[in-house]
Amino acid sequence: MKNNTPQGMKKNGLKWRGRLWLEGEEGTFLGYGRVVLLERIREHGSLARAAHSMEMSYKHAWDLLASMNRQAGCKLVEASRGGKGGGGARLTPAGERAIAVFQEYHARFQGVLQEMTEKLGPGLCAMEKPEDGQG
Amino acid sequence: MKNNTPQGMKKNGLKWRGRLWLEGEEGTFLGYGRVVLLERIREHGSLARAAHSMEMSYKHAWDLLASMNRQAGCKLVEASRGGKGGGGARLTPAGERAIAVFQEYHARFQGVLQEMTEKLGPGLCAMEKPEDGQG
DNA sequence: TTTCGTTATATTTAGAAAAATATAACGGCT
DNA sequence: AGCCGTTATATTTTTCTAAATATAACGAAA
Repeated sequence: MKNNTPQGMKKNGLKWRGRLWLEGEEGTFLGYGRVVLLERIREHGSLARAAHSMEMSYKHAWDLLASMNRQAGCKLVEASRGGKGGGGARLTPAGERAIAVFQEYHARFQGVLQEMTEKLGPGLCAMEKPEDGQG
Repeated sequence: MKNNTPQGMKKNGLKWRGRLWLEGEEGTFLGYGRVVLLERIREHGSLARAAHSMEMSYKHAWDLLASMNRQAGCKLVEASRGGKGGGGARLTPAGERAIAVFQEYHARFQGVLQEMTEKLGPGLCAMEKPEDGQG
């Protein structure tokens, strides 16, 4: 009859969740989805294939990438067109660092959420209406 | 020539931001906007006036409130219709607790984001291209 | 019984966001 | 020169979400 919680979810079924992003001049600079996109570019060597692999339209992916490159001050991805295979895209060292930095902070962030959930008290409805019988 | 940051914003113009919510059975249970809605209900004593005060449609406010009441397992707000003044809405003790709990965790959450921003290293573009002069 | 401002709910409209589509440019190959 | 798959960009279409609108129910009080 311990009172500690198994993992990540209180018995009342409530759980702290959150989203994390790195904010730049024009709003979001790095968020979870953008970092996944960078990873897929590294994996596939092509923006088109990266976008397709995560069921994202090429345009959306391109827009995200342009936003990242603008705000980073340097290119996170270098793209080339034409030539053998039609072209491609690959991460720069800055792009690799972007992934690493985000993942590091994201992990810490998730840890905090986990701790917060473990500290969550009993439901809000507890000790409601002591029923002292006035009427 | 110190290297610490003034407050909340690195010299590179980047800043960690995030959102926090308490997740229940049907998705979001308590988030920032929902808690503001609860506060406005406490302030105005009416769901209609609370919604109007934050430029939210009555329907949206009512939907949010219904979602909260369902997931809490008990009512966070008690509403009455008809009668003097047409009716009204007021927080239950559980509703008061909901506000307090969220604000407590939200404050801690913001603190973590602040710390994370202060720990943010230099921009991703640093030490790029040592320029060893090949051409 | 009518009035009043509210809660409660459904339906319609509008706007924004996402997706789909189209087209041009690129450059090593064949 | 023409082919190819890609990047780059604009335009159109669709979809989803939020807002606006409409209407019924409520119940104390006039």
